[in-house]
Amino acid sequence: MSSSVPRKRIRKSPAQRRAEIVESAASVALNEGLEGITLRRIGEQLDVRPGLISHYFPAVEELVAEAFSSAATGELDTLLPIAGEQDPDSPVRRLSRFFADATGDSYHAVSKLWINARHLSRYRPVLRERVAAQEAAWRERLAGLIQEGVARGEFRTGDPYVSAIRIIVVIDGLAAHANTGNASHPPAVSRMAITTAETELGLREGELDPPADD
Amino acid sequence: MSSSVPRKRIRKSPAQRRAEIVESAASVALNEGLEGITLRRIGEQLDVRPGLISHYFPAVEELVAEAFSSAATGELDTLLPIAGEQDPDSPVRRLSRFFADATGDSYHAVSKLWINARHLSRYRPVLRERVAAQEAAWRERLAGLIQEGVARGEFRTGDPYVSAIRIIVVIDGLAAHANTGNASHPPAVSRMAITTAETELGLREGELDPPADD
DNA sequence: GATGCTATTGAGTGTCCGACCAATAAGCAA
DNA sequence: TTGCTTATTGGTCGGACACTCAATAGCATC
Repeated sequence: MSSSVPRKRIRKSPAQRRAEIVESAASVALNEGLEGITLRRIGEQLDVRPGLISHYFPAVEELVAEAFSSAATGELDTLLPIAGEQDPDSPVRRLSRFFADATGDSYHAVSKLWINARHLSRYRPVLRERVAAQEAAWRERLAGLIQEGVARGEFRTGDPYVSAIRIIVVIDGLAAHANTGNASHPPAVSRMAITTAETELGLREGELDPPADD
Repeated sequence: MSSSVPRKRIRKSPAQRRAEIVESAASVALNEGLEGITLRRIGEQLDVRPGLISHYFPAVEELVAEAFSSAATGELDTLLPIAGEQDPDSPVRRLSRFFADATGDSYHAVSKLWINARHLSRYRPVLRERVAAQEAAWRERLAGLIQEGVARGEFRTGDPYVSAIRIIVVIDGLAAHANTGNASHPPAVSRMAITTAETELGLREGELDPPADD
């Protein structure tokens, strides 16, 4: 007779509840994978009945897509923030910071998420569109940074857009092993993204390396 | 009362039946994805009860791993066959053929399979090991080809192994979009694998392009 | 303090999955 | 032909899943 008492209900505004649900789903997506997003799982995490999740997302696929978008957008804004008007950092510095962050631990989770989403896209059209949109967003953001660098005379490239895609291809290729893990590539390989960027943008070797603290 | 008649049983040798099962699973993996490998699905395809699949593979995960290995090995032997003693083709030609084939349609299915397997590896240790083994096999095979090319004076590279990995990284990066599909990259991007190989191996530009039939 | 809207619950439906196991029959060997 | 080994069946079990919907109860408004 433990819990024959009816649960206490907490009633929230649709907007707030919906945001909660997406946030919860995004965290599950990052930590356990997109297929971990189930009505039960999210309901449990928010201490709410599964039916409520269905109420906000009549089809789970929508929630999955939304969760991915949320997580991916968050990471993009962290790694490649839009340059503020008074952003003191030069494109070179921002790009260098990007590569430094892109080896961190939270980035590893995001790599897994991308692999996850790209695979699941095979069966889920709604997710597929969101993935395509995110890919475009990353390309645009990086291309924009490159363009700015070109304008300031820091970078030299024939086509900023092509350079952006080339760099992203290498990043994706390196990230492919995020789940198999044992990679431990030689530096000549793990530095490949930076090397590609330096070559692509006409920079000196090592110019994009993280600042050594000596 | 359609099928109250007991099924006719066809009794095969364990080795033969097992091979059948793996082959069937590999085909399902290529066409529908690794999660399409279920006891019921394979049983149906072989016109056999699901329990029989369980008999040969007490844990489905083993079958999934085996199916992936089988499909991946098959593709590797097709794309990068081991050089026969009297194989007339030079390393340059074999590599060129590889890149030509690696844009075909069946290759697309294999790309999807790799994405599939790399993601599923996240949850399935047995599969993860097989994926790692296959990755190693591809690296070795390509490195071997490069080494032979170096020995014959066709290629120039500091480290054949590193060159092999670098090329594979680009291939993986390009293949990442196999499911999102809409890619339609500019040639400067879609040719990136070939360009990388040419740069990496000290070849002239275009030397690895497929022979034009003019 | 009463009323009404609606966010939330509870309970149920149907599907698909892997795993398990005793009973059965195919086909080889004697 | 008879027997025996064992490949194969048929049925069952428990669990997880998405989705549906009438009933319920927060809570803002009056």
